[in-house]
Amino acid sequence: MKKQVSTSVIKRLPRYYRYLGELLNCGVERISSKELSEKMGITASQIRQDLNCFGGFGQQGYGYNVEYLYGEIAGILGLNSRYKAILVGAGKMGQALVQNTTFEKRGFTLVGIFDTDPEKIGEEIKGIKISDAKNIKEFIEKEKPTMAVISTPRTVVSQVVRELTDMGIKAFLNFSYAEISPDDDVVVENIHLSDSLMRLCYKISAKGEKKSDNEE
Amino acid sequence: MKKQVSTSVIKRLPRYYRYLGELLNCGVERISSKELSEKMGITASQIRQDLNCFGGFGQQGYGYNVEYLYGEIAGILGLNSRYKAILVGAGKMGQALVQNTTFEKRGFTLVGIFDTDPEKIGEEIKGIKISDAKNIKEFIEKEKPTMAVISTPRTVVSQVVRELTDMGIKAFLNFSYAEISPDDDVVVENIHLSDSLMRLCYKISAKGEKKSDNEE
DNA sequence: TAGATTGTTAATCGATTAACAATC
DNA sequence: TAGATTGTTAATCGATTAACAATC
Repeated sequence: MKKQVSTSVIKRLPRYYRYLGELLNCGVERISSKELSEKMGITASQIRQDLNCFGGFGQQGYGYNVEYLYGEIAGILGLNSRYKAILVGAGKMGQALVQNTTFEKRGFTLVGIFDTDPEKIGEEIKGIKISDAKNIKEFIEKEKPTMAVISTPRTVVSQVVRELTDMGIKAFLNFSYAEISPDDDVVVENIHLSDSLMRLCYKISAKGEKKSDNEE
Repeated sequence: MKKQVSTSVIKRLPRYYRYLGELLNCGVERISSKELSEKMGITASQIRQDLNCFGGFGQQGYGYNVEYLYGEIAGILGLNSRYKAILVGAGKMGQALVQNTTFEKRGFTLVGIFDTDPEKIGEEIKGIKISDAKNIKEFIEKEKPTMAVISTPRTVVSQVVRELTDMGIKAFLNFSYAEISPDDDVVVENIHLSDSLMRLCYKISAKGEKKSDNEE
């Protein structure tokens, strides 16, 4: 069994993927870890270490073939998968998310949207009708989606997640303010908009302080 | 001058803030680092170390007063500030963002929204009219906003950021797929939805592999 | 006072960086 | 072949955890 890849490495993978996609778009054929490191603002050592967690994709004296490496990283990330996903909570945020994000390019297919609001039920988003949340169990049993995007009010998040876990959902993209405490065999990615705003606020405030420190 | 607080610590601050807010809501008056660590799934040591970057907020034998600590962290994060913010790019995502996120609670006030689409200009979001992006310079000179939420198509991001930086914007919340390479005195927080989806995809895929490894 | 729990120093662990032999 | 650059091992750095004296 391969040794576990650290989360630090995994966090960087999508970034590599984005940079390589950009290079590919620009028609760049090959790139050395040194060149890429300068573009990305990290060390060449780190790039080589990171990639070598998954295999040797480069060639001594040449560097890395951009198209090949791009494809390999897509494979590592599993982007060629078609994991079925549902959206739970069709508020403005949830709707915008499924409309804007290219689920298909990131390994997922949106197969269902659920809400409890009678006003919303029946509306169509991206060619998918918003269904009554009452029917979610039946739907999951039939379609067997892997992932659920959680975009409900925070007060119901923990209950919703518990129920969906019981119904067999294995992965959550958490868009709510609330924290998810997942079961052991369930994976979670959090997008806490509030946290990002707070961190940005901190950075601005801290910068201001530093400035006045210097002035003294 | 205080020593620089590490980014690892800063990343955790909003999470502490959320947990303390929750405790406050539940009427909990005091909490020890041990109790909190069990709730959050981290070590008590880490909590004490983190907090002591900013000062001693606890009391031996007692623990931490929830309300007091909550307030102190708000202060550290700068959440009582009223940094002026503008939204650049009023697509579905941008609109949802400013509608759902409580800017006010996170240290910001939304003062302007800009887009280039004539269809959108004049529409009102959260009581703020969408303005023509042509007028953005004039607006910034007058209102002097600190932060800009970037929610434009990725192709124009780098140019938009460069221009806004020249006009005096000091902080960016980047909601686009593109990477921002900020000037030295500019701060950035990225929310890359695609990256989150890719990481989730990786986690699902990797979990599957591990399972089959075990079965062999 | 005795018990509890902090603040803080020291020890450990893991991640990043540097160095270099292997090799294209 | 000579030059370039990888893959990989070793050294460094920083972050996390453990331990404990201080003290409420």
